[in-house]
Amino acid sequence: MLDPRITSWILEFVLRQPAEDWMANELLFALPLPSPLSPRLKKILLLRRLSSDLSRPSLSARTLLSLELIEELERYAGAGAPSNSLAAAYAAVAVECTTRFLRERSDDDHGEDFFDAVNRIWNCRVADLERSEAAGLFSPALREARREMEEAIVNPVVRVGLTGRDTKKAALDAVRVYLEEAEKEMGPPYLEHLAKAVCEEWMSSGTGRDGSVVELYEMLRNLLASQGERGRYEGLPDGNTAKSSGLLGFDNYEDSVLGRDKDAPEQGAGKGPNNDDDAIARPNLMNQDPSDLEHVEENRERASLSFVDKGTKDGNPGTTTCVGDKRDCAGAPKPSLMDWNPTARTFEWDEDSIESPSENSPDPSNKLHLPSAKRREISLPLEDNKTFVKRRRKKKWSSLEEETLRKAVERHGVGNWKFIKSCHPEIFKDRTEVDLKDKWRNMIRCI
DNA sequence: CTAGGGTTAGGA
DNA sequence: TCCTAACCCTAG
Repeated sequence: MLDPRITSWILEFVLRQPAEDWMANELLFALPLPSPLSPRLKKILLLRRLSSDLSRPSLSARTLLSLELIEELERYAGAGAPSNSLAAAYAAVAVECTTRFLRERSDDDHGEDFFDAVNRIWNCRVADLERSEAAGLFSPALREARREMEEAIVNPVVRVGLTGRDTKKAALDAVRVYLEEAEKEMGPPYLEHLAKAVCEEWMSSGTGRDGSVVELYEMLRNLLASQGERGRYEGLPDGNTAKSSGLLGFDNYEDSVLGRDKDAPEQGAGKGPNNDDDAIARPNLMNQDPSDLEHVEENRERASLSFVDKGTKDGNPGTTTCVGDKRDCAGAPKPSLMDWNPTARTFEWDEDSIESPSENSPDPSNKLHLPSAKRREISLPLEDNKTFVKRRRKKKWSSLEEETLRKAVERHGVGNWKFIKSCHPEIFKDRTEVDLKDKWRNMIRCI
């Protein structure tokens, strides 16, 4: 078996060539993957995936995931806040992954896919991001984009504006800028430096060489033995530079392989998805399940960092976040004043604010701001110390609410009313989970 | 928090 | 007056 260091160098070299994906895959197929993958190799793989997304060009949840994982890799390597270009690329891709549903909508799609994408990406994914250790990616641009998406939910004028914007080009450009920056920061492949050193050694050693592979290999070994630290090669970033780039170098990788890693976060017993005892052979690295690259470390508690969306591994919409794991999309604190207390039975809605703008405002400009769910207390103490309870005014369910509920039940199942409401806080802002349950009961009665 | 029975508003 | 959707209550 090849020395894992050499395997890593070859992998890095292959992955960073401009060859097409299938060609890189063919080459990779012949090489056993070292285990565990070094952070540097992981990043190179992720950069390659980004590059692949750019060349197709196809930006999807997979692209978002790659960017998130890069941030995570760099963070665990102690690189500090993510670069501006990384954060900018993330924001631009998130916008594109949402607005493309506006461009691509079919005749029978009344925007449900877009609403679903807003929920999936902004209410779930970005909300998770903001609360997690990866909050460095939550840039002002991302915050502004989220505000715009939330407004687009209730304001068709904003949706039209988004549809007319070339968010795809903006996202592709942003990813391209980040890739160029990352490539530059990473420096040339290690193998190139090694080859250069061998050539120099060859040129300087004079006569007496037979040019055989054995001789070359011997020279390589001597070279490694005498100058093993890659920082000594001209042009290679030294250890500090490598650190600042957010990645451990191959030296660190070697330490890791040998169990000498002091800097890396605790890796438990070295077991994890990528930590099989034997090297892993994967037929298609470029399409490898991102979750295989997910864990920079396995044993550290990452309470709020739930990046990897098992449902998005194929990048397909509609099968993502909030599925299965039942995490609360709206998440922890929900200070939104738009949410009303379902148990507040001693309040009544202000007559002026009860109407849905989407149904009753013919002028779209009037829909710019949702009326606040104002309410006033009307509890009237009665003689027997009970409270006078005013019923809420009846409000007919809109087709959007019905359709959202129908799809949500399809996806999350009957009975998860609280969860469904939290996944669509805007659409169901005037409904309680009990309302959702009652509505579903009515809907299935009609069938 | 949910399920299921009860109540009520509003339209036919 | 009846019917139904929306809303309320409460046991588990």
